[in-house]
Order: sequence, then C-alpha cells, then structure tokens
Amino acid sequence: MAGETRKKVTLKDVSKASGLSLITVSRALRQPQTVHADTRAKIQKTIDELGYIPNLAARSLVSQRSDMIGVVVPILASSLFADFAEGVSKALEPQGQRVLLAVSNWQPEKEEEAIRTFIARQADAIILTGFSHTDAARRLLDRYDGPVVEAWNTRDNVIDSAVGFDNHAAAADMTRYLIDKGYRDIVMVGGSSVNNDQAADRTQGVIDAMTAAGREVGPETIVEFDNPATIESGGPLIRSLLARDRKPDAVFFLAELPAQGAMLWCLSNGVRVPRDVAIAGFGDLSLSALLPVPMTTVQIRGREIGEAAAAQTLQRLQGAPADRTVKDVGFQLQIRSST
Amino acid sequence: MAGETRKKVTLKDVSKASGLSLITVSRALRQPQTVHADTRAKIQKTIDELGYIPNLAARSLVSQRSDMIGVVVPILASSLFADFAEGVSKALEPQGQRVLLAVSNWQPEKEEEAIRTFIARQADAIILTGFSHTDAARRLLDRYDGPVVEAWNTRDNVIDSAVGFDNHAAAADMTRYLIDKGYRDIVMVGGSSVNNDQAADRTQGVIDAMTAAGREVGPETIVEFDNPATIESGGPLIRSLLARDRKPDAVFFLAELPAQGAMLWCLSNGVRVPRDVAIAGFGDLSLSALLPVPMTTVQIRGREIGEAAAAQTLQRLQGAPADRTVKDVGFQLQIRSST
DNA sequence: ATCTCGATGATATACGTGTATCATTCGATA
DNA sequence: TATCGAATGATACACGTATATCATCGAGAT
Repeated sequence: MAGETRKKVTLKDVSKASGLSLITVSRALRQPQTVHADTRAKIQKTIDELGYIPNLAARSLVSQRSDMIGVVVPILASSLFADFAEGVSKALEPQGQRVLLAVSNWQPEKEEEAIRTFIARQADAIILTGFSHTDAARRLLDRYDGPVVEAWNTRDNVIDSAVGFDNHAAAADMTRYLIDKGYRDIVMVGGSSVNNDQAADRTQGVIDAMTAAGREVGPETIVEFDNPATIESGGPLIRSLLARDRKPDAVFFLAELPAQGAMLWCLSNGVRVPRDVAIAGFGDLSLSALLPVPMTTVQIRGREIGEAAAAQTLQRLQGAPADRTVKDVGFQLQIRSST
Repeated sequence: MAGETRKKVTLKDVSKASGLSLITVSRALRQPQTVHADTRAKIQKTIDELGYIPNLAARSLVSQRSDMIGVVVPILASSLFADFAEGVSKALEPQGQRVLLAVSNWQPEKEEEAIRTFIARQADAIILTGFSHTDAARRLLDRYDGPVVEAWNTRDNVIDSAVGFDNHAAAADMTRYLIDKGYRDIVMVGGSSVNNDQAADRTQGVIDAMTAAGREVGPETIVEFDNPATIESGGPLIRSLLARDRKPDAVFFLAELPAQGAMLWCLSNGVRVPRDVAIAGFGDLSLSALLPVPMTTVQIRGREIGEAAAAQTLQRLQGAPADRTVKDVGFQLQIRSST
C-alpha cells in the first residue's frame, strides 16, 4: 500500500490513452473477434502500460455473475476438509472461478450466515458440507437460482445435487467386518449427531449392522466424543474403555484422529493392538498406514470429493440441467493389522 | 436451484412493497438513526417478507470496498496452512469480512494470478504466505491501495507489513541445540529453496549455525526433498541416510511430515531413536508429542499467525497507519525424547 | 403567527462495465 | 459507380446501491 491514494484505472482511461472509443475498447475485451488485430494490440499495449485491471464488481452488476463460488466447510485445521477445500479450489481455478470460503465450526447458524453473504455477493454457486441446514438456510437456498452442491454424504432429500459417499454404509460395512472377524464386544466412539448428518448416519450404520447381527446396542456400546475430534482425545478415551469391568475387544472410532490417538496411547502404554484390543478408524489420514501397527480404517478421499463437487458445479454453470444428481465417490475399507 | 429463474428482489421492490420511498428504505439500512423506529420496523417487515438481500456487488461499486479479503496459501491439505487459513477466516468473519481463497501450489505465477483477481474483485486487503513474489506481482501490490500482509516469515524488505516468525532463527536454534547436545554428524533435510523464502531461511539458519560452530557443511550435510513434503517421503529418506558409510547421528527435518514419516519408519524397522539416530522436526503437528518416542521439533502456531494477520489487516482497514509493521509471533523449541 | 426540527420524498448523479441501436468511414467487390 | 461488409464511433440505457440537494409537511416551541 503506497502512501497516497491512487485513482483506479478504468476502461475510460484506457480509451482516452489509446485514442480509441470506449465501446471499441470494451469490444476488444469482450468480443475480440469483432475488432481488428492491430487495434487489439494497441489496446493491449495501453492496458499493460496503464496497468488496467477490470472491476469485476461492476462487471458482476451487469453480467449477473461473479465468477465466485461459495464454499462452507465445518472445519479446516487438521482435517480431510482441507483436502476437500484444496480440491475444490484447484478444480475451479482453471475456469476462472474463485472460492469464497467460510468455516462453520459445525454450527448451522454460521452456515446460514455464510450462505446469506454468498448470495449477497452474487456467488455463482454454493458448495456445502453436509445436509444439516437451518430452516432459514433452506429457504435461502430454495430461492437461490444457482447450483447448490451438498458434499460429504449421500442422501435422498437433496436440495439441488450432492457429491459424497454413503456414511451409513461405510460405518455399517466396517461394523460387519468387525463382527465377522469375531469380535464380541465392539464399542463405537463417535461424534455428536446434533446438526451433523455424517455423524448421525455413521452412528446409525453401526447400530443397524449390530442389530442386524443380533448384537445388543446399549449405552455402553456407544460413546460420544466432543467435536472437533482431536488426536489428543483418543488416549483418555481408550484408557477409560479399557478400565471397564467388561473390556471391549474392539473399538471403532468414527473419526480418524481419536483413533490415531488411541493407537499411540496403546503403543506407549504396553497395550497390544489388536491382541488386547482392536482399533478401527474412519478417514484414513496418511499417517494411519505408517503406524507401527498399521491401522484398519475407512478410506475417504476428501480431495476427490472436492474435485467432484467442483466439476459438478462447473457442469451446471455450463448449462447442464438440474437433475438432482447424487454422485457417490465411494469409500474403501482399508483392512490392516490393527484388527 | 428451482426450475424457473427468479427475479431478484431489489431495494426498489422493498420500497414499492412497503409504500415508502427508495431513499427512505436506503436510509433505514445505512443510517438507521435518521428514520423513525416505526418506519424502520415496517421496512424490516417487508424485507423479511420479500426475502430481500442487498447486492454487495452494487454496493461495492459505489462504496469502493468489497468486505472481502484475498488470502493465498501455498497448500492446504495436511498442513499447518489449514490452521492458518482457519485462523484468518474465523478472525475476519465477525467483522463481516469474507475470505477469498487461492492455493498457489508454491508457484509464484499462481500467486500473481491470484493477486490479480483479488484486485479485480476489489478485495479490501490481501494476505500472502511468504515473501517470494514475481516482479509483476510486486508491481501489482505496489499500485494496490489496500493493506498487504505477508505471513509466515519475518524479513526486512516488507511490501507493507508482515506477521510470522523468524525461520532462520528457528532452524539455527534447533541446530545449535543439536550441536550442544553433542551430535557429531548432523544432516539437514529440507525442501527446495526455489521460490520459497521459508525453506531458504531455514536452510541458511542451519548452515550459519553449523559454520559458527566450526562444523563442515557439504553436499552430504544437506539433503533436499520434493515439495509438498509428505509423511510418506520420510521413511525412504532416513533409510538412505542410514545406509551411508558414514551414518548421521542426528537428522534435522525442516518439515514435520517427513520427520514423522522417518520416525515411524524407525519404529517399524527396529531403529532406536535417539540411540541409533536422533530425529528433529519442524512444525510440531499434534501427533509429534504423542509418538511412542515423542519428537523434538520447532513449534509453530499456524492458527495464531492467521489470527494475527487478520487482526493486523483489520486494524489497517480501520485506519491504523501503514508503518511497515513486522509482527513476530515467535516459535518454540519443543525438546522431547527423540534427541 | 413564525420558526425550528424531525421525518420523508423527489430528483439527479455516481460507481465501472456491458450492450443495443444507429451512424460513419473506408477499402474491396460486382 | 454502386454496393457491401468490416471496423469503429456516438449515444443511450441498464445493472443495484448510495448519497447530495432541495423540497414538503406536520408537530411543537417561541
């Protein structure tokens, strides 16, 4: 920032400096084929000399688009959502779209507020994480006439379209695997399902798989940790579980960081995994495969979800019809030696 | 997105629906104290009924501000920069500012492009990571009349202001610690310094500390890994170092993920840390303290840098003078048992 | 009865870009 | 020479909001 306030260079300035009319300069930029190559070159030259940068706010006003796409993530730090956001950003950027970012901290009210400002800023599309929205947010999105993509889960009641994986199936698959593997006392450790469809679906997936196998599901079976799920929380959690009269022989963490924390606690405290207790995670952060006891987990490709969400958005912006697509990018059980 | 295209509700619509003049409605929103409480309530009621959302692009055109702040990070996935970005976003949001995000992939040309679009979109301020910019980017920023904050390092040739920590000192401190601790054959593993002032300063910090202590610094002492630094790269790196005729007794990784990878490889391959080889990292991701052999590293608080960068930006936007502030948020050696 | 003030309105202009309409110029072609 | 098309220009208006200026009107104070 220089000391004095500089006047901004506008199209009119370029027109004056180049001796050409405003309309010709505008045409040179918007419909280049209609103006002579020599003229275009001359205009480009003055643009470079003056350092003209078009005011996209003004353009947005008349073109009714902003080349910005609003993205809401619940959290960014130490999570797969960073991969997701990077995937979105990198896929959008070559198309001249920029990401307007908001971190909702898992609070639907913050998401609503973000949506409101995205709309106010004329965002061309909105990408959300999850299906948990306030009523007001739903109304806003209903009236909004741009693509809306809900990411990180697959469900039926889509607002517009969705990209993600089946959280319920992923949790259920892993649970069935643990049951088939012969574990008797499986405990699930998950996050709060309040305002979190992913947590809710995962939890329900576990419950459904358990009951389908004739297993009891009681308060002892389901333990809740606080969001955000940290690696630090894993140690105390597994410790308290192992201190129970009836020790679990397998613990399924519905998030990766606490699972890693639990694993590291076991390593440091002489608890043998999976002999003393089996541990399974959810997320497959890169560390998990490299642990001394590589961890069984559900692989999720956050970056891929981001890229797919961006791709779907761009297709819609290029005219693809609103057909309530729900794209399932899938997940994959990574069976390793911790179970 | 609904089927039909909906007409947007404008101030004029609110004016018509409420029976009040355009100017009064505008005043009710911009200078509430000048209009009667009853009238304000009436206006608010119609705003709610119509679902009016002001067009910030139009407002931006006349107010010459956008309430958006451009942020460039080199990478987001699995890195401290996610903490940084989250810190920035959360600190800006209560002030009604939104983050325009760009991921540069460590490429100055991408940063330049991002800066250009930030300016075009009338961003009120720009927050960058690092001091490595293209010449064109420098010219753009010189002409730009909003605050510019360069984050993640401290240097003298600041464009406008900076927030970060002294990468050179951090690397030098750790190196001195290793030397004082008695390690004879210290090898440094760092990222490419090309277009990366942080990597360059850290590397130089190691070199300076080594030569100050009378140690030889040769090609054997300095090993380079590819960016982005991954946890997977750590294993092969330490393996090749330990296969040398002259094995290092300490390895200082200038990034945290490869250090963690190296540590895990040692754990899995019977290499005792620090007895066979000491390992130090740089970054202090939460995992490092929880490893079976807790890792010595340099603690960096990415989130704090983000918050400080945002705070500095906001102060400037609220009128604080451009005094080329360089805020040092510091770092901290975390001496643990891996050295 | 005059004056002041609070509240509201009418009108105009500005912000920077895009575009529709119509006009002009010039060189090439029939 | 008449015609046509390509290239450029002049003018006007639109996008949605903000605000400056001046006007109006009624209630209360002097």
